[in-house]
Amino acid sequence: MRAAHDLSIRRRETLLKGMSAVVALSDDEQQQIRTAGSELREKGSLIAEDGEHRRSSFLASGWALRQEFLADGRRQISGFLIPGDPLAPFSYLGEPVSDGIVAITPVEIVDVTHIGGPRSARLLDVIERFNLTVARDHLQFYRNQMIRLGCHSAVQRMAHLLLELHSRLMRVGLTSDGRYEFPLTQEMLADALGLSVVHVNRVMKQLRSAGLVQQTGGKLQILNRKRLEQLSEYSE
Amino acid sequence: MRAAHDLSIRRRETLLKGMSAVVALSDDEQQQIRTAGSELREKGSLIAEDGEHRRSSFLASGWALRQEFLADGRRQISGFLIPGDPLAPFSYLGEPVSDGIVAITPVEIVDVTHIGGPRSARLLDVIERFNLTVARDHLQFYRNQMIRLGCHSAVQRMAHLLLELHSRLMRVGLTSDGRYEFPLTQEMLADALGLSVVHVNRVMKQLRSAGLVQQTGGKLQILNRKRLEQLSEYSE
DNA sequence: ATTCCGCACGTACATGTGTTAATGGGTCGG
DNA sequence: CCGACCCATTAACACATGTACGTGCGGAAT
Repeated sequence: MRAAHDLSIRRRETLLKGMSAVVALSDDEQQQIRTAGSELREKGSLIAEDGEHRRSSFLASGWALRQEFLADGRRQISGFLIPGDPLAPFSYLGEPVSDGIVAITPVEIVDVTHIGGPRSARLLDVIERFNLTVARDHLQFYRNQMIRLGCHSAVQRMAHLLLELHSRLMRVGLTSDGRYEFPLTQEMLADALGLSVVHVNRVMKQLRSAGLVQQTGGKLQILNRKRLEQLSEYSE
Repeated sequence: MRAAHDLSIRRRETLLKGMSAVVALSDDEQQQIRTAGSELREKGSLIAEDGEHRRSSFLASGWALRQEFLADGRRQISGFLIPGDPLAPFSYLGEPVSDGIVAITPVEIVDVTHIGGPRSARLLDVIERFNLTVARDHLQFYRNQMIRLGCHSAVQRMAHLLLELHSRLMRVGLTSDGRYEFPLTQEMLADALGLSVVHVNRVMKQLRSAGLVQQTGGKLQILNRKRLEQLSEYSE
């Protein structure tokens, strides 16, 4: 019990860290987010459906993905969600959740609309500002993704994605020395990068045997960031 | 002289049609847009640079494209602008023009900030609402584009793009019976769809000889919309 | 007219990536 | 301890697409 509670606290701190990196939060507001209601969902569950309005829901822990299915059964993964990410960054635009969001790992979702108290309005305003900034990042991501899919080779796409995940995770303090939790299967990578599973495997093997990355025990480590960046023409 | 003036009037009507399809405009506001200052730029000129703020500039006539260059000289065209489109749809987001915008044909740019008069504020508000809606469309476009690039074959991508251009042009009254002005070179198509020029040529040939489209005198005509839609899994 | 140049169009060949199928290593529940 | 399942891995083959050329048409400049 006690251990579980500690864990929940720590997750909340990750979320706070993610938000603080973008907007200034008063002690008051931080406290409100710490005590906001949350929801645990197991790996594989559908967190939000296409069209749902979740303007103040955030991923506090775990990973998720955004996916869309085509008529022939293929899917495009349009992005991955990591702790600190809002479920619907474009909400202020009147845009609901755009694609289905699915938990990759067990996740904790914090929904700030459950907050009561006098200062809610102002907090919601801060959240709106946070979403706005994240939305801008997302636009950037979309463009990156278009360039990845349009101009890059398989190796470049993979390298680019691995680097991008690293910087995003670093911002919320979930990396240590180029190393981070990596719950993505090769099938997910394939659907995100527009490749076949087999080819993802080839590419990862290539990156590993070139000494650029290492994968052990559900973690991924970037061994040679410079060469990875050159390879992928990564810019940020 | 007289002919040139008439032409300019007609262009303005196209812009108005595009905006009216999205937000309601009072007679007053329409008149203001009719009399707003404009700027003519020749084919090939750089209209706006990455980072510029053009929150109230619109394309009144002609086509343009958004492009981004990679280190190795390749470029990704992230979208095409047609009459009625704002240069910076994400401006209310604080986001400037995201990539370089280049004129494909001679273009006329209307900038509504040049408007004087008492009702400017309200008009700018309407414009903001217009941009917001267009931004939502753009998000949709980005997702479409990601799916195109990630999951679709060359033929599908091409079919999808041709159909999308048709519906957008139809909304501003620039089509007649499946036929529309088509100023894109195969090189532009290639850079937009992530293909090589040669392959674009192959694909267009394929579409033509299958009797799906026809290309004559700078115009493109969709001959068999149904089969094109099936082919591309077009949905909208 | 002549030259030039952009662009559509074609051919031959190379290769990246997809497809299919089979194998083996983990982990979980019985 | 066993089987069931998910996932990574590999091999063999097919094919879509890229690369490197070249041709020819048509418009614009001179």
